[in-house]
Amino acid sequence: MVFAGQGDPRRSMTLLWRTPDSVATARTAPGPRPGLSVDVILDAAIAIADEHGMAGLSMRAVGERLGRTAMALYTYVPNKAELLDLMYDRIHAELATDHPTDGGWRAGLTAWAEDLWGFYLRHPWVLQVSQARPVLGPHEYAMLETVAGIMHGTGLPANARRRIISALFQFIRGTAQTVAEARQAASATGLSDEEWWYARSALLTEVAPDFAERFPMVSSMETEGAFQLDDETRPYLEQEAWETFRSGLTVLLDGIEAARRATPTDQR
Amino acid sequence: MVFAGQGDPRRSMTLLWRTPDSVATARTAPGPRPGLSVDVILDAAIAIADEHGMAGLSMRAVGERLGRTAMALYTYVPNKAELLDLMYDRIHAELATDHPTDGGWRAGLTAWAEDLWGFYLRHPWVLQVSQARPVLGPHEYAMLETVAGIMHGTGLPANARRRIISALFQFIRGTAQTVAEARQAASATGLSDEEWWYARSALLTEVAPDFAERFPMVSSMETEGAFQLDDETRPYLEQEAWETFRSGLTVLLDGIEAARRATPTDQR
DNA sequence: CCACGTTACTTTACGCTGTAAGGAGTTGCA
DNA sequence: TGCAACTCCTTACAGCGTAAAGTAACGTGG
Repeated sequence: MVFAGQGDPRRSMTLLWRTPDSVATARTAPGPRPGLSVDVILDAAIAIADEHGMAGLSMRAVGERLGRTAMALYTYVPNKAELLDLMYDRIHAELATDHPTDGGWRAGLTAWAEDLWGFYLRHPWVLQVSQARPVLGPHEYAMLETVAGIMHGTGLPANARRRIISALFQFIRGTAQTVAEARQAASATGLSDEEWWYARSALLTEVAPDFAERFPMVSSMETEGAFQLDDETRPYLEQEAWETFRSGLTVLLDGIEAARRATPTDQR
Repeated sequence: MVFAGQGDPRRSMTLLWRTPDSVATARTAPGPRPGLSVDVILDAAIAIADEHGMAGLSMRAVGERLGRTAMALYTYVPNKAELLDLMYDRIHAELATDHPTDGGWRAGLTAWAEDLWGFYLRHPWVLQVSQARPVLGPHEYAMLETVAGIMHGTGLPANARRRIISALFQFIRGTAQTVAEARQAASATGLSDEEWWYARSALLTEVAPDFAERFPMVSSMETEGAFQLDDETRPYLEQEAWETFRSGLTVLLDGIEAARRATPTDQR
């Protein structure tokens, strides 16, 4: 887990909210012309993170991709934590901000959640940026604006809306993270979920022959077919997480419905 | 995020499921008497992780706490990933396994969720162990057994129970992680949530004076008091996450209730 | 009783990380 | 034409997990 907001607050906020104008202003300063720019560095860093994950993102790697040394980056970006903040906010520009509202809040939230889920799976490194001390960049706020707009349609009071938005986030991030880690584990170990599980479960019966008696509820779930998945062609954990996402979302939406019913209309 | 299940599967499963007997057997092997044991190493490692977090947990640190070098540990534990697996399972022994069932599934799930929430806050490093490729140790299964038993009382079909259990996990882990990270950020930066937010929001209005027009929904939530918390004596993010936990849990439980109503009684 | 094989533990070493410090070379302006 | 400002480089440091090799302690077979 990586931290945010370590550097000079003013500098980092200026970088986050900078407009293209402030970049394009003709330079009259002395010294050699800058060969790089914050944007170029961000593109390179994001490309590396997408390809090799957070673990592959090092200052040396970013520099190398741009034909520079690691230290050259420090002219443009105060440090790695700041670079991550900027990457984090910029990548959120990818999210849709115009979910159709005519289908009602339920359809809106579903579309938003699915968009976010896909986004996290395309850029799993985003899940590793800490949520404490949020980045507070324009694109992160744009995403919050989107979901706040949809939630407005529920008619729930403002603080209930805030809490539900947070709960949705936590849930979506968690399930997406499981998929991301499963993929990473598969490619890192060279073992698919199935191969891994096959080897482990064989060892489990060997090392805990009394499993069924020790854990009757878990065993009964197993015999009742709780671990048989709808789509056997997809990697096990991935499919499991997807089903968790789908039905967990349904459960949450049903819960919101219940909260709406419990709220007097004049408060909505 | 740290990975699990890298080493020799047989050795790691044997270590996980080992019984006190197999440890206490009198040794007749040649060579110097072992000065350490897996259990002693686990105690030391867990103590370090509790005190200094995952970042403070290094093989050198564990060795030093036991008056040895880092390399001495490798006689007992194959590598750091395995050590983490063992720590992960052992710490789960702390969780209660006997939640009262007479209050019904709703009371049972609430008690279980609160227990788990407190557990994660006492041992936040647990949240950094990847959920892909689970550890499959006895205490992790004991926890699963507990919640599976409570969920059994809902009468929902087995695969719905599995999915809901997963969803609960993701949600609880996510909210707990936010609190853990907020605490870590506060102690790492020396800035409380409030100080941090005060400085940032001042900069935000400075750098984005048109905030209210650009993000009307977010702003309206703000003016409606969505960010005013119930308990102002606790650190802001911590309190916010706690409220998210409480009301998110309620929403989820209401959603389970709805799923129960939607399931024909003969399928329950 | 003593050498031998096994075991516990240490020392050294390697490649990796972020970034501080200092230096070289390029540029615009007084 | 110098000078200050600026970009970028080299070098260096402490810390990480762990491979490899060496040392010392120990139980046992000859």
